[in-house]
Amino acid sequence: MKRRQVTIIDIAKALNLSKSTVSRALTGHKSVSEQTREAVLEYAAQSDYQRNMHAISLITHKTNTIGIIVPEFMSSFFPQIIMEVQEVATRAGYNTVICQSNETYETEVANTKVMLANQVDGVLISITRETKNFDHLKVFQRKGIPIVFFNRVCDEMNVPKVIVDDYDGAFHAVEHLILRGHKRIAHIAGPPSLVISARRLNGYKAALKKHDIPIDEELIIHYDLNVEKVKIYVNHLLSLPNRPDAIFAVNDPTAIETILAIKKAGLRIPGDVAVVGFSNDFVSGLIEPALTTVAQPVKEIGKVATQMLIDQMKRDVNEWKSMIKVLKTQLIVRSSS
Amino acid sequence: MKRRQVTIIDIAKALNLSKSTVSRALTGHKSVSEQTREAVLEYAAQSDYQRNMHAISLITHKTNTIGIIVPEFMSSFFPQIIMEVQEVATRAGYNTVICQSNETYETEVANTKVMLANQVDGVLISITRETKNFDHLKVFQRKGIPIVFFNRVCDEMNVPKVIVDDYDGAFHAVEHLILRGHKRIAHIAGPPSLVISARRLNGYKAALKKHDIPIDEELIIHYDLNVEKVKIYVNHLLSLPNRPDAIFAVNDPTAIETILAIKKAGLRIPGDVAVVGFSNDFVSGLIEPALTTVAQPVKEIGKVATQMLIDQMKRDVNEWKSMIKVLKTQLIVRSSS
DNA sequence: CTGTTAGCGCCTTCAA
DNA sequence: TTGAAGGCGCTAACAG
Repeated sequence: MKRRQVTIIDIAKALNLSKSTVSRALTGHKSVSEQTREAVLEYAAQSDYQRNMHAISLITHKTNTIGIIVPEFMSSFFPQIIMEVQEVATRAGYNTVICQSNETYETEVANTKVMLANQVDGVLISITRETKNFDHLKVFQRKGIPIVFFNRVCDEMNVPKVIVDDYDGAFHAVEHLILRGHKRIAHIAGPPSLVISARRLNGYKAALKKHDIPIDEELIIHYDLNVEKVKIYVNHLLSLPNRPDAIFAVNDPTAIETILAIKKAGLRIPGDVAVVGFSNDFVSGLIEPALTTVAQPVKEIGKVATQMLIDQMKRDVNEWKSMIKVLKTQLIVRSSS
Repeated sequence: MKRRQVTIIDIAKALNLSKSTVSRALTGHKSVSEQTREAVLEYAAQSDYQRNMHAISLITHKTNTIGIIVPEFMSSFFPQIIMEVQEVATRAGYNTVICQSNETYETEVANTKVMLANQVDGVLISITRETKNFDHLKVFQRKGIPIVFFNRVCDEMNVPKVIVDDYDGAFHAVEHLILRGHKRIAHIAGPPSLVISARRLNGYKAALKKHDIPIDEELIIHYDLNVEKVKIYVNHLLSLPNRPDAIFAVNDPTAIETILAIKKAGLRIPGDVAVVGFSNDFVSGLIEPALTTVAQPVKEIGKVATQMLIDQMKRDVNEWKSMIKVLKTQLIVRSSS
């Protein structure tokens, strides 16, 4: 257990220098002779010396670390964003710490504790579908740690946010179905409390309205995004006396389950029922029929959010901005519609 | 920038106690009066007090944190393992820090630096397909930080490892094809340097041998696991004068690309060519035709690896064990074969 | 260019 | 049961 690490003192002793000189050499200060610097660097390298970030953080009150909290890893959506975040963060000299909340409020709270304990300099978060109380996130603000939301945002907090135009994306998706001749378009929506879900629903309604198609509440189903239940709703929709000829799903996992259920019911896609999703998950292009969906600019989301966070971290607390960046989506038409 | 946090001293002042008493109350020491403890705890809670892990780590030389390094997030394989690791680690009182190496040796090295700088107490890793030099990982051993490999392991390091029986999995997959009547079975393999790839190849060969089917080197293709190239190999195989009637792919992403290429070539699966993959990715059940594949016990892998690491962390350096745990795979027969 | 000094926030002896 | 003092590894003023 006596895991003793090599310290600056060790190097100082070995090279017969003072600790401060060694420290300066290590941190790339100019005021060190070329010779000394090289000696120090070489000794450090060959002795596995590693600066102790804890000691440094203790002094500087900074960790050069960005915390990322996402609800899940299973769809390709968040992983792709994370990769972009890491890309940008690394280039800016920040490390990243990833936590996943598993779509659970409780875990999300625990995640924030980890971030707090690790003293991250900033947080990037997309909340769970359960999160309705935001006290655990407001702590960051109080402590002067900037937080930036992306996709699943918190409306009551006045901080930077990156979202896509869900309304617009849904609108175009549904209009696409209408232009394809579909008249009875159902919508499997997420929980009303989730902002993105509400916005997609509005886009859906707006498209119908624009084309003078009456909104039939019977065709709108809210659910908690637990995909296992999707087949029940689809079967219900298909058994309706006047069954829908198209289904717009709130996201791709839902759309995929929808497709499976329709196929199992022996109906053709898009012949009998067309399907459109939202997000352009990795899987969507692989299933049969390939899913028409609204693509989100994942890279852009990751990049913009990270940049916003970095900007915020550089600012003084009382100069924090709180702008909302809305990115455009893109309809990808494949064979399911 | 004056992000000043609440410290023990603040609490001590507010409650008119000594720092050591507050510290003891916070750490749950017994030698504190019930009254004092409660007062401290309450004040701490309502003042957003958060123990500074950096200060503690500086003293204890421990962080209660497990580092996880995985090559990628895009398939569902590693995310699933990570979720299980977090589950087990959390229950044992450890935090987790996740890094993804992006299948790049360079990034993997950078990741280890992050882990070292954060002084994780232990590391769980699955190496990239590029990693051939292991110096960056041996550092952990030298520093007394236990490391446990899973799936993509390093043969030259004498540490705990969790793998699945790739040989056996491949053997059964190929035998399954043989029993289905296939005679010319091709294998799209990974790089020979990757151990799992080599073992799957051996399993493939063994199955053929057992059933007296000659091994045709022409039907074995090694590649670097960059899936974009798969279609080229598949087209090549299909254009062979005596084309294969089945293809065993080294992993699911490869198998999926294989299916796409075969379908594009206008051939039927499994009628003209059967396909079998390895890993049972989330996508595999959704594509058309659903992929027959060798399932890995993801949860088990995560659980066992984490448990091994925790055991190791509790042991003294000179009592470290180095056993290899081999888990069984399971063939999942679907419609692609 | 180099050395000295004083902490960062906390835990841990030791003494009371 | 409580308090005081020392130090974890490092950086940031100060001095030379």
